[in-house]
Amino acid sequence: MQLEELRGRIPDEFIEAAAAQGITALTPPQELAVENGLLDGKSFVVAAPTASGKTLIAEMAIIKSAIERKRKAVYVAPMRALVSEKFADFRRFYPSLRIAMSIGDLDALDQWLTEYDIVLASTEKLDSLIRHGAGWLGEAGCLVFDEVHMLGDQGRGPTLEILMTRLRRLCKDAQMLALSATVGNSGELAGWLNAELVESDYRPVALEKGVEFGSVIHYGDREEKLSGTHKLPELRITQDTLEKKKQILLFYSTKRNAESGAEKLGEVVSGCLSSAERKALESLSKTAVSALDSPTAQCEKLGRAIRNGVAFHHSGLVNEQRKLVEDAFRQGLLKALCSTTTLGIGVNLPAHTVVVRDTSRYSEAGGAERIGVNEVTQLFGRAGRPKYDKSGRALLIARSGDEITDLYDRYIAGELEPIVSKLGVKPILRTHVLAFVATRFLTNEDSILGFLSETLYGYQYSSLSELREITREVLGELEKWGFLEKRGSVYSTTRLGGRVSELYIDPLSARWILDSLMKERDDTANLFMLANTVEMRPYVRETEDAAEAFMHYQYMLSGNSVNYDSEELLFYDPIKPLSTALMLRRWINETPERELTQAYRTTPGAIYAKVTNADWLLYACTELGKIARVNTRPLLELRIRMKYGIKKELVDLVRLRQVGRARARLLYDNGIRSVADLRKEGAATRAELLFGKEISKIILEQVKTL
DNA sequence: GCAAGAATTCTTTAGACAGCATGTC
DNA sequence: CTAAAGAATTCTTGC
Repeated sequence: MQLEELRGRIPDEFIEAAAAQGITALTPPQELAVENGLLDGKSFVVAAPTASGKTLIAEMAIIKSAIERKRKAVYVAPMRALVSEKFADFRRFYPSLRIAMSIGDLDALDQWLTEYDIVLASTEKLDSLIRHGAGWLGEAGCLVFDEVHMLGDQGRGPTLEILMTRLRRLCKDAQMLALSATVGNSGELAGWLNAELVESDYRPVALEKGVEFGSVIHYGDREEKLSGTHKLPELRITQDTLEKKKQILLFYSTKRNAESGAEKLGEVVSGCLSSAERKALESLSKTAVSALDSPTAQCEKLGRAIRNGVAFHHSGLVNEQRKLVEDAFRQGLLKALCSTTTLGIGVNLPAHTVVVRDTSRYSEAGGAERIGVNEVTQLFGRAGRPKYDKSGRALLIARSGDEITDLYDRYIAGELEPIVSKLGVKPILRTHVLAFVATRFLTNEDSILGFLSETLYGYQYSSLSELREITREVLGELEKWGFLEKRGSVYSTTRLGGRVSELYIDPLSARWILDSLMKERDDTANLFMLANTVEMRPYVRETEDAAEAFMHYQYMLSGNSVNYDSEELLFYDPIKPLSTALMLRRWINETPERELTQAYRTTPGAIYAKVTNADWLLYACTELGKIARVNTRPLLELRIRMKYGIKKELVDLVRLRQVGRARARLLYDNGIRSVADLRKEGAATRAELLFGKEISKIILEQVKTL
């Protein structure tokens, strides 16, 4: 179907925007959706590969709703990066529409979201908006849920499931689109949502899937001999790909493997670089290394790899490095990229050849586990760059002759797994049950169960008796903890319970924090209070000093409402969160990242993630502290120190704009120890010596008003 | 006596969402 | 409280 054929059935703005993106015709799944009533407001489950044009299906529905029916459209995705990407696209192609993005740290618009035509949000943020009573949601005429195969995710699936179920109730006549990767039971998902199903394997670039063994790729119907002769299979495949003048993306099961892979690949790749590329990579390498004030071993490793035209990509990189690597790969400057699953989810970064090198991964529950067919299929989907490649190549590596057919049968010829609801987990229900009551959406056991029966869980499991059991337990627990009150059979939240729900923290964490606030606390105890929450998991590696420090801080664990010996916390080991607390303590004492990564055998990315989480939790602590009427001043100060990574003595100076960790330290060490000191005679000239004229001006101007 | 390679033991294990009020070097 | 695989260390072999 040609794009022009849609004219008259959809606002012209869409046709023009699509044309501007170079689209002239619809892809098969798009056509299927249109033929089955997408433009008539029907709901859909679209199960198709990443690059099949799912987004455009959503775009049609969103634009139709926002422009033609003048009803708000909402787009929800599980990754912030995905939401930002869509936000930028919509902004660019529909300048006349009022478009808002609402995700965790980048948003100032909550109260005015009602004014917008299109709202893009992350799953948790939209859930949080509901908890804050976002009335505008009821007006939505179109709801899009991207990447709904997340429903099967142990950790974050249930939140999506509850959000979808709740919005279905709230927006009864809204059109609903659920976009998913190809999965084993898309029909069942459609059944649950009472939606039409569009299922397709369509890809704009053909994909060849095979298994490599001994320099031969087995494609099922044919074989390909690799010219590369290197001992390691991934190096042979890389050589072969480079000879074709193409890029390669390799997926590893661990960060360490990805890093050492990048190191090994460097030997092969560096020989194929032009001198211009070498030069560009050299400067990129420098930027990557200097992302932190004190380059860590990891930073240097990344720098070495980049110089060779290779990089690794995982959660241990800081954002700046991640973006740098992604951009350089997209530009074609980096020839090979060794990644963990970071690149498998979220942002699409395709390459001609994709290798899933490891097919097993450690799981806490039972040692090594084989990774799922769905996951491998999704990683495979990254093969083939539209516009650059005629076809893509996706490979597994066999370690023995027997493994060839084993891998082929399982991952290439085998069936995809079904998405199964993971809602029946107590901690998940605890937060959501509290939210139900807090928003007065559901206030008794029966109505809660009625709601739960409408979830995917209810659709997939015939009996709700297990959920009933858990719900009862959870209600009792929340009441015991002082978050809920019961009158007859009707529950209501206490002031505390309401705030906990809004703060979006786990009630278990909230209870622990409240208990801790009642105790005598020094800085370390405060940090332990933060670190000993589910939100701070996974904890950093335990250290010896933590075992020692535990003697002083174990009092924090005693006499609490939460029993830390209970079965739910079976493998609970307080030394781990205490180690995390000690790491944070060193952070707020200006310990350089390099030292922290060594001492805790962790990564810069992980440190920043912990610091950001701690900052967020500190806010929650101060809010809970206000209600519990404890002195929150030490917490407020701690928050400033956490945010900047500074000692107490610099707290006054960072009040100034343009003054952070480094400049505050510079001022302090040069005798300017407070904002007051800046007012003194001669301070201006001294500041100018430390910084440039411009910065000094900005800083000194503030001194008058502070 | 020494180095290359084999065998054995030791070590470690993916990712990323949430509040709130404005601006790091 | 599991298992796989890389890294580190020790042992064996061959000259």
